[in-house]
Amino acid sequence: MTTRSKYKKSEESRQQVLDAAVATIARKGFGQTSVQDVADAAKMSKGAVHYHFDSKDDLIQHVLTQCCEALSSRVRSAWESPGTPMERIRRAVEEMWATRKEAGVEIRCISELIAQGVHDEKLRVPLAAMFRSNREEILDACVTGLVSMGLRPKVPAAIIPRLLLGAIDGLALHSLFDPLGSEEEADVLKAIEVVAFGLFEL
Amino acid sequence: MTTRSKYKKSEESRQQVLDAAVATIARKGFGQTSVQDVADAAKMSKGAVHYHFDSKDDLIQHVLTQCCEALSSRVRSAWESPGTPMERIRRAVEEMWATRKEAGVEIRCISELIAQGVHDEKLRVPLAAMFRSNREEILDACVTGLVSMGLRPKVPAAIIPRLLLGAIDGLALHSLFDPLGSEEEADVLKAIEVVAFGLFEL
Amino acid sequence: MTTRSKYKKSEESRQQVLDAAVATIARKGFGQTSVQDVADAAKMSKGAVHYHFDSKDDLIQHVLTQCCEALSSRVRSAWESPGTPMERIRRAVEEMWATRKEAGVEIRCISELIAQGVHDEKLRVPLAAMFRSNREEILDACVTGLVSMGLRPKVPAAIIPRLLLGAIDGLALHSLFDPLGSEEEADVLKAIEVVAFGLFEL
Amino acid sequence: MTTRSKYKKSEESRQQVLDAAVATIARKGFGQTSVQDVADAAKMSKGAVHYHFDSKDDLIQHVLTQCCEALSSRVRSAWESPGTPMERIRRAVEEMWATRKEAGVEIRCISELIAQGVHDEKLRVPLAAMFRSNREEILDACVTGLVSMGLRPKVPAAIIPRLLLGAIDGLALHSLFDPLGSEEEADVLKAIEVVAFGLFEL
DNA sequence: TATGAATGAGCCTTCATTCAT
DNA sequence: AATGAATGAAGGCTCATTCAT
Repeated sequence: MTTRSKYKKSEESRQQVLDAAVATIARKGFGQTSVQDVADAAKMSKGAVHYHFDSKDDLIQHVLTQCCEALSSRVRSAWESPGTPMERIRRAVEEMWATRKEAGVEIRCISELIAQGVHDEKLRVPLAAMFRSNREEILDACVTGLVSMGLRPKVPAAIIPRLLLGAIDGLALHSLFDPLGSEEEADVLKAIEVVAFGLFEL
Repeated sequence: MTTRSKYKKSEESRQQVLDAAVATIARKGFGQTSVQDVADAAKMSKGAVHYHFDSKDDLIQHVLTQCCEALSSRVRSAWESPGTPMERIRRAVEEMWATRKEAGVEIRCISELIAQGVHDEKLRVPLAAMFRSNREEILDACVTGLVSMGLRPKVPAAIIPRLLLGAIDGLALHSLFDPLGSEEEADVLKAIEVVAFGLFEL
Repeated sequence: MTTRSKYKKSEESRQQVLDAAVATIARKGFGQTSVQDVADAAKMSKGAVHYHFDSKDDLIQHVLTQCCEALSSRVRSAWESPGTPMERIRRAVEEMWATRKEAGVEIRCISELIAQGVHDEKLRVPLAAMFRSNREEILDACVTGLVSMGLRPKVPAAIIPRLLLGAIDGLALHSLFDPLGSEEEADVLKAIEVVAFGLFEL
Repeated sequence: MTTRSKYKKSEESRQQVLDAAVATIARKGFGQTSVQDVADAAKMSKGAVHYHFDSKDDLIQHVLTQCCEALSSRVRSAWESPGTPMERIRRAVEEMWATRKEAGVEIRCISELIAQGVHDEKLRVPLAAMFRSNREEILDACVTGLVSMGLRPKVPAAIIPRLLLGAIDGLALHSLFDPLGSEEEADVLKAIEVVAFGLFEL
């Protein structure tokens, strides 16, 4: 118990650093975030950051993992709620879109790391894994769900998740530069659904 | 004459630096590109780079402008070729997709700078302009083209270009992490067209 | 009893730290040895090292003292064995050479600290004491021994121990960079003796 | 000429850094010498040091080379002066001893690097080379010189240079901790010669 | 007695920028 | 118009040391 509480304290600090890193990267961008910035945000010394993480790289890796996990779990809970395949897809799409529109620290942080991931294999691997897992969840729902309900896709099934997720991320990306009005946001969501169901023969 | 040739020479050098910067950023990534790297690629001294551009920021801004212009003009020429609105949209979509799949230095460079643009207003401006101009060209074609041909969009017309361009960029982004097979690429292109025409009542 | 055992325990721990420091410095070199390294080798926490020693400097000083003592006592026991002065000198020389060739942790540790001692008075003191005591033991044997036996030194008696010990240490130092073959080692030992007796008129 | 003068300037600065490094290491010791210290001693910025040398390691390597060269050339000029083998050996020994007793920056700097060299292969190699070359010069003089004059060594010829150089370095090392009086210094030099010639049958 | 957490100074290095030439 | 030299700020990291427990 004594031991536990000690470790607990450390674990808390570590998490504090992690959260500070996520927030700072989201706010200033990856390239503009130094260990000092993270330490400041965590109200700790630079040394403390290195006490909890072997290196900046190590910290970033953990940041990425945490963010991916936060996002994945949001989508997963949408999938796991009961309902027809169609309902579940709609919910998942809504959830993803909401995640992007809310623009919480995790998604903004991941955006930064995606840009890094292009040149850094360490980051590319978990990102690719997250992308793939997201796609596969949709694919499962489409193939074992919609298709078995008699809906025939107009394009190879494997393409559908790419299209859906790509569209969502692309729209979110563009909206960073040309923000959508609040009406448009609703329109976009509806449009995504039109697109999604337009991919199947009725 | 002397003056002329000197200016000419300088202009050439300046362009040389610009091209070197584009190539280097595309190859190594923005965060990994130093002024020295650019100078090396341009076969000049670091001092020369600062002679032609006030600062690294200044250089980057010109780099971005050049890349945006190069891309925009590619799309524009697709629009400007003669044909029915439908043909022109198809051509423009194909051209954009081709641009992304070819992954020339300009598009790769822009990808790098988009991440920077999120946090740097100076860069956000030309990017936003490029996005908007691309969208407006599609919008024109849709509104003055397809719609006047009797095709009715299922979603507000203004959303359509966002969807199309977003999907293309999103797909390209994802494919950086999970490359598409060559067959899939063709499928994707077809799928985008299915999506595009699925947005209209037939 | 409790107190006793505790103190006992503490004394043991302290010694454990000391031994760990000696071993680590011998293995990695002084400059590459951190308090953490010592703590690891002693299977203790970094804090524990600072509990037993005021500072790293303090620890190092004790390390040096321990090593000097270990070496001095080895030489002393060679002196103290019975025999003619000549036998005793030969034994002492053999013992010193053996010490260097065995390259135990103490001698290696001392080698590391000698370099430090040049710039750190705290360390210079015990080193100088060790050197002097070694020399004086030889001097005693020479003056009260050999000389009283009728052997006349060709050089001032005070120089002889310096020469002998200097040669031994210098040979050992050089052999760190250009190791001696096993035959050569024996040759060297014999040569030292030739030198030693060459210093006296027969 | 213009170009030359430019390069000349840089070359001077580089040498200034090198000399500053030698002096600083000699004064404070290797472990206590930071790049900042060197920069200060050279009256330059830390950045300038890195402009002239790739890294601290690189600088140290050049420092070592410079010091070895300075020392070697002193000994070499002693060898190369005309005279009988015996005279040349005596002169070389005197020169080496003088070098150590003067304790110029080069020899003190090398002493520091020797201690480092034990654990750092990069340094060990040139040091070993210097040791070996010094020994071989003596060996040549002994074998092709003294021996051919009819003097027979009492010990294997290969051992003689080790003994001589070892004795000199060992004596110098010990005298760092227990300085010799000025009379003793002369005695020591004479004693070394006694030793040297005591190794041969007369 | 001993530990784990945290600090802060100092280190090596990189890099945009300036400037004399 | 262009270069090479030099600067100085900032960055990541190491490490001896302190302290509450």
